Order: sequence, then C-alpha cells, then structure tokens
Amino acid sequence: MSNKEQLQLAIGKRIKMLRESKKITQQDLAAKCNIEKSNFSRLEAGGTNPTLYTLKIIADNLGVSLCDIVSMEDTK
Amino acid sequence: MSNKEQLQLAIGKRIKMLRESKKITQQDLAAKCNIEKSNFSRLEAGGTNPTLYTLKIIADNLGVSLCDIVSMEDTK
DNA sequence: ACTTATTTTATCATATATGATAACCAGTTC
DNA sequence: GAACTGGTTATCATATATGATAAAATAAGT
Repeated sequence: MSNKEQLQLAIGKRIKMLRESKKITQQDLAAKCNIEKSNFSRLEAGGTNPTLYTLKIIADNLGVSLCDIVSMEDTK
Repeated sequence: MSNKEQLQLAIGKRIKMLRESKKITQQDLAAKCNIEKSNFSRLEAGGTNPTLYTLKIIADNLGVSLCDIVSMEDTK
C-alpha cells in the first residue's frame, strides 16, 4: 500500500471519527457540505485524495479547524 | 473573491512563508517534492486548490506537520 | 417480515489538479 | 551581451477529484 493510499485511509478515518463524535449521519453532513453523498462515503472509506477546499468545508461544518481534520495520529 | 479563492491564496502564502523561512528556493523544493516547478509557482501564487497528498509531500519536505501547513492564520 | 434509514458500490460525466513544456521576466555576475 | 539564478505565465495533456445517478447492501425501527 502506497503512502498516498495510507493518507487517504487515514483522513477518511479521521473525518468519520469526528463526524460520529458529533452524532451526525454521513448524508446529513454531506448535504450540509453540499457534497455528493456517495462521494462522502467514498471519502470516509479512504477512496479519495481530497482537496484542501473540500477539507475546509467539512471542517467548518463539523465545527473543527483544518488542523483538527489533518491531525490524524489519534486515528492510527 | 470567493472563499475558495481566499483559501487558495492563504495556503499559497503559507507555503511560501514556510519555504522562505527554511531558505529554500521554489525550484529546489519543487524538485524535492517531485512537483513541477511551474505548478509550484502557481500554488504559491494561490492559483491551485491542492490535494491533501500534495500538501503532505510539501509538509514533509519542509520538515513541518500538515497542521503547520494548514494553520494559515499567521499569514493573514 | 416489512419498512425505513443509512451506507456502500458502480458507472459515467464534468471539473480541475497536476504534469510537461516553452517562453518570458528580473536581478546578478562576468 | 551572455550566462546564470529564481520566479512567472501560458498552453496543452494527463490524471483524478468531485458531481450525478442508480442500484445494492447493511443497519435500524416497527
């Protein structure tokens, strides 16, 4: 598994964790972020290498900072 | 100017600042990151919405964390 | 079991990030 | 002026992130 794939999995896991800690469903958050729900699923599953803007939107809707989002150590 | 454009400018500025603080040239860092130098110029100028993986590579080569990279308040 | 809610997966289209290349600009040095 | 360094811009090609849609699978509720 490549570094990129590992990063994708880690960020997906992180977002999932943060979302669940806020007790929001995937589709709720996807809707709020104006992100296609199937893509949200793919993202959380580690299937995408999201852009900074996408991460920013998600962070804002989760009420956390970008730094929080990319701090993935706790999810390893 | 849209939020996305503002974010792009901010991240470009942040990367430039970090790079300069390490006294590395744009093309040196671009080469280390295996990023096309013209794209690096575009990125620092706020012309791109970089992917997480791109940011990770840059952060690693700058010897900083992803969190450091996306912490853009100091550059505003 | 059935219904509803949530998530996943696949496929294709569109948008765009990045790669590749070339040309240009400005400053410095010889 | 020529060569070098550092950076910028434009153009086009390729790779891929995201959007849209549908179907399938799973989980939760009645």
